[in-house]
Amino acid sequence: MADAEEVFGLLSPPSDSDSKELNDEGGQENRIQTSCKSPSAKTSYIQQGMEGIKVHLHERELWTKFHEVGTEMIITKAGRRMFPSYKVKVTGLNPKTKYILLMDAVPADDHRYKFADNKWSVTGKAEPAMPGRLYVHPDSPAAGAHWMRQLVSFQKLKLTNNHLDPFGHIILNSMHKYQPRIHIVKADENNGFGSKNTAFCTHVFPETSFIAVTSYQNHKITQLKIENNPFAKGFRGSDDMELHRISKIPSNKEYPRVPQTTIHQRLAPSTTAFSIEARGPSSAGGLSVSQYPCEKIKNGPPDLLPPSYAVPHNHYQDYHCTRRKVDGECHTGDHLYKKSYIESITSEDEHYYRPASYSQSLALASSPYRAESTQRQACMYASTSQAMEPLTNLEDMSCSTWTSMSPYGSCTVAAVPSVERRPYQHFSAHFTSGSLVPRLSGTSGHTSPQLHRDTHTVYPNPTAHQPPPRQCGPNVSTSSPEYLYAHAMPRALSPHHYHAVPTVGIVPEWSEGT
DNA sequence: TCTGGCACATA
DNA sequence: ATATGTGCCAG
Repeated sequence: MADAEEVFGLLSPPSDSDSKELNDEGGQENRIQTSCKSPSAKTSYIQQGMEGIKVHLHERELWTKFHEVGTEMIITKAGRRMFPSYKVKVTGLNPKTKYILLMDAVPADDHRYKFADNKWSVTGKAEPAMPGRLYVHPDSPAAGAHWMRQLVSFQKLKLTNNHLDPFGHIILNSMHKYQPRIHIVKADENNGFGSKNTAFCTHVFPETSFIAVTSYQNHKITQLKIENNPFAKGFRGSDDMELHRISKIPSNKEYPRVPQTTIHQRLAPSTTAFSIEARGPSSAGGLSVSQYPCEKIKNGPPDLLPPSYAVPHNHYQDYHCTRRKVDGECHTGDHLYKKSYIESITSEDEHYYRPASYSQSLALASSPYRAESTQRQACMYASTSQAMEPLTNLEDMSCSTWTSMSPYGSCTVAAVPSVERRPYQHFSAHFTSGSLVPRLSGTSGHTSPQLHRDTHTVYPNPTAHQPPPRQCGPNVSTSSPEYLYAHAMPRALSPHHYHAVPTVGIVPEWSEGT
């Protein structure tokens, strides 16, 4: 356990000021460096060649337009894509080294929002974070040359509000704010998924933060979506010209759609949606535009991650990458799967979930990244434990292992076997801090002052890292609440078969908390 | 709030 | 042509 601390060099929690530098206490191996790349982004690197990596957000201007109004992303049971699409240009990779690119979305704070009077405001505490999932870019693993050749698009990533989602989509809570992040994990021989020293870096573009909604709240957002998303072209025509036309139209019935958007366009002057009233320093952090929620990071959802997370704050641009050092042994697996979280929710699908055999999980873990063709489509999900700290500590980030990357203490990894190819079939393994991964948990807890919250406190081990599925960190104690469980889903034919269920072990606290 | 079906759009 | 991504709207 200790590792966590050691490992991480945690960064100091971001304060408003931004932390640009985190400290590395961990020192040794991990040092995190942050650099700024794009104006808004932050990146954290670990070492080993990861420091020269730069990531540029594609269509940043468009993201900014949405951000200024307060970006909203629809979440549906079946899964909805994000718009604007998350696409990045990556440079600085070693052309021959293989990397896995992943994305996740961590809670930007631990608040629940409401949209009233044409603006967003905090209305309460966030729901307990669910285990977060990681979306592995389908080309992963691939050589640096491949990733740098063209834009890397995460447009197929989908967001869902179905906590039991069997497709591997990123699960979010409606009316909660999230910060997407991209992680670049070195996947060469020396950094297999299960490796202890996996190097990775995380990049966060504050302008991509958004509030998950079941239906658009701010008409300005609706309008921006319609105006810019080709698939919504059928709803265009809301400009003034259109209004005129419409007004001339005899019966509205025939042209039902025009209305809303049109009408509302001008409503809110809104300041950014995100400029919410910040609440406590710690808590909400400024949502104001200028600052990012980052500050808050502290509380983030438990899950999140790792240190890296800490995102947003103001504008940091870089993140750190860390490498983990896990050492030990891994223990692995357990099959346990539990559904704690899920269970509570519903249990129908229980049958679908089966404990994954350990081996499987491991396999996934390890293999996927290995480049085998088969696993290329692997998707990893990370579940967070719930800690609440959303982005909070960078410190924690220290995850060296890739798992640790996941923000959450626990991670779930799902890989789609190439064979099956079905996009949705995959194996999954989840790690909670407990067993498999040492979670960054440590992260949460100890380090950051802010964290406060409950969540992290819980974890006994602060250590943060988690070993990859296979390895288990010694640190991880099983006892901690955060264990992960691996689940495998049986059902063969249906797409669902393989679901990964994220489970979070931890729930207890939160439950209360929120 | 959230859901499912719709008409329209892209690929 | 099929498959799928969109916002709208009634329920």
